Amino acid sequence: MKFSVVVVDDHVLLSQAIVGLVDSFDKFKTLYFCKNGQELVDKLISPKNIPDIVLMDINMPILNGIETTKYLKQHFPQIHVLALSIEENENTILKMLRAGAKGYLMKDTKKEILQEALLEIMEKGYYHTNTTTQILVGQLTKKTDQVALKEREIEFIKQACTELTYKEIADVMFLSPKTIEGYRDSIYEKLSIKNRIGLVLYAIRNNLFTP
Amino acid sequence: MKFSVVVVDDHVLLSQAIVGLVDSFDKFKTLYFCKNGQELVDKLISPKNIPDIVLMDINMPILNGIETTKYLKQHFPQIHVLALSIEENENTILKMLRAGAKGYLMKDTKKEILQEALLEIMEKGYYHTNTTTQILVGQLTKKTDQVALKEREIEFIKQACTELTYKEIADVMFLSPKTIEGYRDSIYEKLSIKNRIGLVLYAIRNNLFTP
DNA sequence: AACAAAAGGGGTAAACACCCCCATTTTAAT
DNA sequence: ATTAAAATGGGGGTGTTTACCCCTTTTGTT
Repeated sequence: MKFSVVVVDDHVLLSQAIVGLVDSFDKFKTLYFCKNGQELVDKLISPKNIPDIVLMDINMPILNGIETTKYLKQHFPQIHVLALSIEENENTILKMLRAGAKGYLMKDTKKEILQEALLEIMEKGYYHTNTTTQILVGQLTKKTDQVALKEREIEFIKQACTELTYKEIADVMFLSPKTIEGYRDSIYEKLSIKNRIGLVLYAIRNNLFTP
Repeated sequence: MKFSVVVVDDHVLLSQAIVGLVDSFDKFKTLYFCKNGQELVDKLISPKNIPDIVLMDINMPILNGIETTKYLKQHFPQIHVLALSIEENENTILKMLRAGAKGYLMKDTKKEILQEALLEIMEKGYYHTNTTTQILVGQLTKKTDQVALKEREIEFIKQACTELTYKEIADVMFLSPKTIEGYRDSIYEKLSIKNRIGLVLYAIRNNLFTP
């Protein structure tokens, strides 16, 4: 009996190609593939559609990889999620692992590694490359001042990634310009940045804003 | 006799998967794959490594898809380049086509389309989806004020995508602050932007700067 | 010599960054 | 239940940086 795999990725060509790869492995076969997390969630209603492993992209429209993984962890904890993403920063990888992914494969993975990862996940329940481990360790040694941005601040940051002035941002957020400046000042402090350019770069690097 | 294909992409897993797909097509077989343009250029020194078609990613380290395509157009005009990229903006697609690519496949391509594209390129010499055509047409109707940025201005824009002040940028570029402001003013005019945030966004969207 | 870029400059008002402080509301601890 | 402590929204003032004018000198090309 082969283990069943589902591929969830909005890059159809990549999905289909991965399906081909997986099917070439001895112990694995693909059930189907989805273009986003919502499609997967819909599919899972039928018990025959429940796989052993989900190969999950992170950046997807509608329902992204992180949210989808959280959902699976809650409703289908028996499904192993292996994150498989093209190019992500460390923060995103961490979010994915925190959401419950059992492993993370980066873009420069070889197909042999993919097979190895699938096997190890079925045997041991997890798979971590040296790189992933290094990132995790690096994150631990790094200051744990997990910058906690509030909802309102995040909304402000998004607005700050435009050509609007702070006064205009205050208008669209129905707040006093002074409050906006207050947000800005405390955010600058938290993120150790000096000006709005730094803020924009932070927002982009942390997926608060996509240019 | 099958047509030969080479895959050039820094995403090894994707490359290997594409190789699998291509080999499953009747009329095509892959010769090898490369992780960047430089690798390809090196390979092509040997005549037996010259393929009929190159499936080329755009964003790659060392030698990117656009530069590589330009090189091929000059030195190996008989090789057909089919751009195959994950997610790009219209501008990049255009640059790729201008560099000499015979077609462009987007991320949501199905494998049947890939085969169709390969066939059509060998038969007609080009392949263009409706989407690509639409972009081209849209670009034509759009104002042709192709913003011509000078070398020095581009260098300045890159520096402007940091937390440096203009004075500091002037220092690192060995220019007077006033000259820098002059650059800025003329760029703002050309790009119809109002402040440095707009400049940063432009730079990112046009790959002058990668956050 | 003629002309066009490129580089540099002065001045001004708006926007921004960075201080200080205060009132109310929420949350947490006693 | 009471109180302390955050969190939230707002304000005053100041110096710096930006944005946007209009203008001069230097440099390079033909």
